[in-house]
Amino acid sequence: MGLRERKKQRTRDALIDAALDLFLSRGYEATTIDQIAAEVEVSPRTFFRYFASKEDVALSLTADEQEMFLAELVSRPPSESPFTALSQSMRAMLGILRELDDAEAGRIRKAQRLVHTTPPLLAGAMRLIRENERRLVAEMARRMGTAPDDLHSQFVVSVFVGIGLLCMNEPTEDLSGLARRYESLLTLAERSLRPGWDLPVRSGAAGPASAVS
Amino acid sequence: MGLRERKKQRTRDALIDAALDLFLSRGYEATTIDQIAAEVEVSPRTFFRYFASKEDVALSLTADEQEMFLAELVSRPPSESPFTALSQSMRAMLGILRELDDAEAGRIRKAQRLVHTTPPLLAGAMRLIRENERRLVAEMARRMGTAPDDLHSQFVVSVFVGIGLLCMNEPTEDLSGLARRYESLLTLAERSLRPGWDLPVRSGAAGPASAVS
DNA sequence: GTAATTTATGTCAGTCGATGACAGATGACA
DNA sequence: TGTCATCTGTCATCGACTGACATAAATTAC
Repeated sequence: MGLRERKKQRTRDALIDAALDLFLSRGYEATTIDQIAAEVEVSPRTFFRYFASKEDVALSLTADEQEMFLAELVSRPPSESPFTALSQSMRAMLGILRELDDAEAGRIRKAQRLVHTTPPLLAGAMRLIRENERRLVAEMARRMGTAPDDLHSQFVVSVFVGIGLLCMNEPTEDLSGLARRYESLLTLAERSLRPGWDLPVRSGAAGPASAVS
Repeated sequence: MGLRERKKQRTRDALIDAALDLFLSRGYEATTIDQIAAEVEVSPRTFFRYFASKEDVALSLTADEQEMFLAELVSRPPSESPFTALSQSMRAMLGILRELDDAEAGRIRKAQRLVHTTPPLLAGAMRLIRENERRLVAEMARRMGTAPDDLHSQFVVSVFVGIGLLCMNEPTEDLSGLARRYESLLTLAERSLRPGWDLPVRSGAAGPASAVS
């Protein structure tokens, strides 16, 4: 890796760290791009060459987590049912987060605390999740052997994403609390859904009775 | 109703109409507040006395629809199960939308076309829905006789909201297409969920087998 | 090692969304 | 009619964000 690339990485990390610290101490809205840039000793213009917006820098770590989740998902064995693959990917990602070095773990925790306590960032995080939903559906459709616009795969992802969003409702600072909340919701989902609900439909096997009326 | 109040209502409507037309013809980002204000012959400052932001005016009709949905929900008979009350409220709201006078219906359709074709507005609409989710949960918890932070009521709302968001995935311009998509998803949900899944839990009645692993 | 090329950064100017403060206009009401 | 509350326009300002251009630094070619 060349010098140029290393330098860029250092600047990027410094910008994220400075932004997180300033956001947490002075507040997200009260912090200006100029202050962040000054802290890292770059011009404000340079900030926007690394991040598309003020929100972007705050959510960069959240976006990283989502990429990790996606990576886990595509590597799940095909033997797992669609919903199981999703929930196992989440467990795997939480496991990875637990085993980070202290520096990185600290940054992740800072970012999580910031996002959870800042309404516009919470909304932004949910927007990120929604944007990734399209990719999740594509992967699920591939697994289930259906078209990406098939309602079934979309529904499976929707239920899972709904659970993920519910995890973010209560501001749970620490990772284990988050994992516990997640498991509670999975248990609830198990009790609510029919066995095999997420398996590709075998034609002619309609449910016995209406569940919602 | 006094003259003053009527004038305000007219200005507000004019701002919405001008904004929708400009957004649709020139594009959302390309349209400035100044252009909207000039069209209605008010000062740009006055625009912000009626709407908190540029996004706000574009989503005002969407917000109105959500209020209608909420109003329907609180008036559903307690005999309906939680999820049934939610889906019937949606049907009722779609019914109301179908019976509007042409002027109002045209505006609604304009707003829907605009939101569906403008990514940041689509994100904003989903943010609105998420913000209202809190109120939905409160109402569901009231129905189910549980605390508002009970996971069960949150899960029921989450499944329903997930379906609502899926309805917005494909840009369905006309109302009947939207209704059809909605019914398809409801049918899918019926097939996927256990009968009585949304009823308040009667203790000691755990599900027979795991549904997701 | 130097020259040529690519790429990152700083500076400058500018647009646009959004807000506070103040003054004037206009409807409400006694 | 006159007082009062409220709505509106004007002005000034901030901060996020962008395009254009020049400079400096790293990479590559010779």
